[in-house]
Amino acid sequence: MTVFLFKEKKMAQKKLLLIDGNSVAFRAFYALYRQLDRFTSPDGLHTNAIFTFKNMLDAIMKQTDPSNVLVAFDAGKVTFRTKMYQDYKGGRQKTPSELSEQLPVIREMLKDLGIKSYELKNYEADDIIGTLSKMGEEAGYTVDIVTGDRDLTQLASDKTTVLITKNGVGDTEAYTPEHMKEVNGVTPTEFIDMKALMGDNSDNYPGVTKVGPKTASRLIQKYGSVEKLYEHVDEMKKSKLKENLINDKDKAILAKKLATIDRDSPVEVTLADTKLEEPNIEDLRNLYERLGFKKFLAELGASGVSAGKQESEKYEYLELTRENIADLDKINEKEVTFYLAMLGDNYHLAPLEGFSLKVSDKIYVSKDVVLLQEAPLRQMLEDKKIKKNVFDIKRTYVGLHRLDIDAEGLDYDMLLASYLVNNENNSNDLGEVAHLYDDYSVKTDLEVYGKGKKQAVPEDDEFFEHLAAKVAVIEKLKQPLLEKLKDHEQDDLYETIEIPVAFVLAKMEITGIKVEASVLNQLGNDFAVKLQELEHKIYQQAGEEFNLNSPKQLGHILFEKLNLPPIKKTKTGYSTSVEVLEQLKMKSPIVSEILDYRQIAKIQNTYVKGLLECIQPDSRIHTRYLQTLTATGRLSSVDPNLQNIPTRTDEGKQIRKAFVPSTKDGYIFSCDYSQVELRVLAHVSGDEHMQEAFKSGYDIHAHTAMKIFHLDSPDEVTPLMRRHAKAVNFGIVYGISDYGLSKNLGISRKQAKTFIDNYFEQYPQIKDYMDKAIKKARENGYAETIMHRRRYLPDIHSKNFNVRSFAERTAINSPIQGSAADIIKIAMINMQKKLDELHLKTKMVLQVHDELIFDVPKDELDTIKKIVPEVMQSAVKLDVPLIADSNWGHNWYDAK
DNA sequence: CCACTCACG
DNA sequence: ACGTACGTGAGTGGT
Repeated sequence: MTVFLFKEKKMAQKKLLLIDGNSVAFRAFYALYRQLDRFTSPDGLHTNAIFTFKNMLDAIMKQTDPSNVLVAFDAGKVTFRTKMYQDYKGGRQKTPSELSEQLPVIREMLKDLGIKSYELKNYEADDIIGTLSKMGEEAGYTVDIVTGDRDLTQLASDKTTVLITKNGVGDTEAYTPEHMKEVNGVTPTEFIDMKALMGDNSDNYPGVTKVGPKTASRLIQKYGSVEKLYEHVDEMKKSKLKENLINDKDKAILAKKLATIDRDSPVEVTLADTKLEEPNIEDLRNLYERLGFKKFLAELGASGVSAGKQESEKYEYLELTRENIADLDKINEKEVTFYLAMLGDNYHLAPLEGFSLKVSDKIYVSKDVVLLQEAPLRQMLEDKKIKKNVFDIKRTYVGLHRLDIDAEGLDYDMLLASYLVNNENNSNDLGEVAHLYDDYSVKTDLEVYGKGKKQAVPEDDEFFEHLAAKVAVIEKLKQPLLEKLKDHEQDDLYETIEIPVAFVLAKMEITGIKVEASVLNQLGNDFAVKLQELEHKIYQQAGEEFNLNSPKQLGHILFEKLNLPPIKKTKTGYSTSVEVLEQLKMKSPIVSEILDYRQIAKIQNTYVKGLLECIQPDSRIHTRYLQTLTATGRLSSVDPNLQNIPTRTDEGKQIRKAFVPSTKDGYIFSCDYSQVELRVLAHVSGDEHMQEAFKSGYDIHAHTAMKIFHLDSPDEVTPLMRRHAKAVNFGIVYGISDYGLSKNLGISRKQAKTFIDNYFEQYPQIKDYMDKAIKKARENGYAETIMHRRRYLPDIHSKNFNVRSFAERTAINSPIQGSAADIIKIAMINMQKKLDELHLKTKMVLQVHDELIFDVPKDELDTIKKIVPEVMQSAVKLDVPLIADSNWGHNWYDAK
């Protein structure tokens, strides 16, 4: 669909987009390398690169909105560079045939899309791009270049931006001359000289021995160019570097030639040739059909531009109204599919707009949700013997509850199933989820309802079609999804954890937690006074008034007006984060006051004001737990987020005083797991030392301190040692690095490294676990929790060190964080069951990752004190004990 | 709509 | 040499 936006939009004046076709195709190929076998056309052609190329192209076109486009390709192996240096790009692996077979098809697709592609004998794509960008600049175009190859950044100028592709399909890093300076310390043209000194491993030509980016950048910054450097090389004082520079002069001179992009290559293309043309819809349709690209075919159909018919599947339906509802017979089927439509994400408040129902092969739709309360429908919804397939059990349950319907037999949840099968895409939209499984017969809500202010229910026909498609697709994809769950050994996770927990969460959300507005208002008044005082003092010291909430303006005051040293920079300017301000505290009293202001302003805006707006007429706040969002299996909480209520500072903690029990003299009771993640680690790693520590009930951080500092008795552990050991333990869970640890503790990297080395020496099986976790993720393509929750990690194969390292740390962390999430979910299910069994009035009201919070009537406190820790501790059986600590009080603040 | 900052586990 | 801790949501300013 994006493709057609080009012509609908008024075209930008004179914007030239140049794409390095081989480079982008290469990235596209490897982005879906894992899916190579899944992406084949009916006639056996691999299509992963073509498919991703189109997606990347759409993203780039949307981002750059060009009037002219050219995609440049390499013409072959022999170029003027190989004549100059025969090993140029030597030793490179041959392009895999699975990719090369796709290149002609990409060019065919470009042609059909109305985009010019071009190659030139003896020249590389780089040179075509260099030449065209020069032509473009001279003709007054702004130029965007897209490539994965950093060589091209030498073309950046005030008119040309070089976009380097990153991991995500549409993600790029924009190289302007300024950005170039930040990254390499040199200008784009100087970058050629830098490369002359460094050489290029991937293109297989050497530079000067022992000179890498750091040295090269320093030298070029000092001398300006290779030539100037050699003019002054004799003046350098004696060093190995000087020797190398002199010895390798020839190499440097040659490397400069190889690195320089030819901006005057004999291209036969004119700028007029690059003008974006109308796509050829029929050819595109044929191509997509040949390749089996349902997604893009659907876009052609949906665009309305199409002259062809391309019927997307339609589902027949009957409209139910108050007039014909009586004709509906009693529903006796064992299984039906149901969808409740509302306009908006927040199902506690969003207007209910309609529903659809599939009974056997008939689909019913309606805009009149009140009909659900009528006999045959209500009966069906409240009959637990009639199993309902839905998309999002929790939403459906809460929505029906608002209609005073107690839904029973909600049995299959397409959203939950799809989330467990693969949570890489965490969309909560039925249409988007269906598209993941190649079903394009249902649109997304965004397409049908629009977004923002213009969001609305469309005309009846379109709305009903949408509703009908939804139930049809829920049913259609049920078996495939259930089979996938079985294949993944996730049926247990799905049936015994996620489905039951959906109901537990629904009930918690419906209950909500009581919040005293008067407490928040009082706090708000106090904070307002403090803020005003601080504001006044800060303006006085700054000598002017400014917007304290603007990092930009604050940066100007601190680092330009008051000349404090700018410790850290961000993409857009000076960093003014806590980390930076803490270091500046000593230099000027204004800094401490800014920190105080920030802290209080945050509490005031986010918590006092934010929470007040969320209190409903029943004096309660009803958050929503997102059950299908996180990559690890944790919940998240929105509207409002009740999982990040302040606890670390005293001012912040005051907020908790507003969270109160709903009964007179009742209690807020809180019970949290002690060190779950470390206990999970002790369990999955099988490390005897750590297991022993937990079994003996030692203070784990003190124990770690003894180990890493080689102490004999706990008495020798100082508070500082314990603090350090605690940070090491956290670091282990996150997939530690010496840099991260040193930053966290404010110690040297070397010292951090010693801690880590000692740790691994003392807990060898932990080290072993980490290595194995990475290895397993590489082999399987995913990491897994104790309950078989998966997280796919395609980046684990990345050639990019950073990207790969991140995936490796994730492979270590996800099973730990995810297993802890599994455990508390089990505890929640058991807890709700226990509360029901004992007919208690106590309600479970909040979950904060390792903590459960209850609203307890006075006379149930003793029971709760006993059963909650019992249930939590026995949720699963690990090789180490699970411990949960309880606290209670007459508000959340006092439950500490 | 993104970047920054900061609240939580 | 690489440039880093893991997982979230919300308010604000500025384009």
